Amino acid sequence: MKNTMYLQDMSTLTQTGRVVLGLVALGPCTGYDIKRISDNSTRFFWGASYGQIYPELRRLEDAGLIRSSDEPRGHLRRRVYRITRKGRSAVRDWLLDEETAFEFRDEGLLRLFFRELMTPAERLDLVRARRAWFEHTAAYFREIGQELDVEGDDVLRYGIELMKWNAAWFAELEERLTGE
Amino acid sequence: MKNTMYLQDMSTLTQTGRVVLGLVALGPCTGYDIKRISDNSTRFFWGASYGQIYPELRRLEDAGLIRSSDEPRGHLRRRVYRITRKGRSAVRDWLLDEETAFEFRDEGLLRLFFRELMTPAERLDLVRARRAWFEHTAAYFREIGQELDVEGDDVLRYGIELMKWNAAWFAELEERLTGE
DNA sequence: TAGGCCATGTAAAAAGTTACATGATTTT
DNA sequence: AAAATCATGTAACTTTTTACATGGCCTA
Repeated sequence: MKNTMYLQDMSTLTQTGRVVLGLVALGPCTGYDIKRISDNSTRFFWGASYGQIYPELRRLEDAGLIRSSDEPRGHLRRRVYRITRKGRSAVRDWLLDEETAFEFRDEGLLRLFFRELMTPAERLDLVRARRAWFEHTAAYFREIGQELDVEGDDVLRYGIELMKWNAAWFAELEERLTGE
Repeated sequence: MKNTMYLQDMSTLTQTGRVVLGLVALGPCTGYDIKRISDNSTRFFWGASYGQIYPELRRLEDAGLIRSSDEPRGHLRRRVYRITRKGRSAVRDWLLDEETAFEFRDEGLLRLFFRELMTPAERLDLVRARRAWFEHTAAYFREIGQELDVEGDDVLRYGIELMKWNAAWFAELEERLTGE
């Protein structure tokens, strides 16, 4: 009863459906490609696992948003997906939609919220650890950019700068904690 | 077979378990209190719904980390939870743990990632909309701080400043897009 | 010939949301 | 008297992860 909803309203994409359809819209690809590409790009703000990707590809094909063809490499079976006209229209509908999900979960921040359960020394350790982690992650993102040769990319730049901002914020908190 | 793991290893808390146990550690409270408190504090970086809270409270009590007592108000049944010695120790183990989850999902960023599927004008609209949203959210967080009278709180300040940083980042991108 | 990557998929579990049912108390 | 809030809970569902099974291709 609920399962048919997806087919009835083609423009309603699930969250995973958006990433998958978007990636197929960027160019023909296999389920494996989607995993690989998302793992070193959208993963940081929108991940996808095999358990979602393959079933989602079938759903999108059933809904007529993508089309698949068998394109084996030797005896290695391989199913390449391409976006359809309907699919392209659905991606655009989504891209121009107003509603925008934003959620984040930061266990470090949660720990900071519970800071009264820690001693001042422990609190300082936490703040230092978070700072170090954000610095490390900023460096890691920079490396990814160099490896993939997408250093000028706005989205990657966002990631790097966000990590740097966080590192600076925790550095400032560290100073306030040690200064008092 | 897997269900007993929770009981065997008491220091292993689920993600929801951490929020719930932490909130009980801050002071005795009911399931309803936990929902209310988390809804206007941790919600932004770690939410919890009734469907998680009540079962989690039972699990935590079974594991001996919290203890409950019936404290009705008139004829309104009411179950107040308090942290135990074991629970306090488990919270501290978690607070001092190295591993820290950090994940965020930003659909606006995902759309930006797929920017080549949009026209320049649409791209600009997206960037402007994101900027406005972050500005709006920063203002909303400030209001919360005023209402709850926790304006100096580091965690809230983090939220406000993060939203402001995002607004500024998108404002800068907007300038680059209009300038070229 | 071993290890790593390409490739497809599923089963089971875990995590989380939504919507409802129920009823008391407090505030307007 | 109505509306809001306090309070507990569950059932059904959706979403997501994890772990596994299977097997071909490529290269050192």
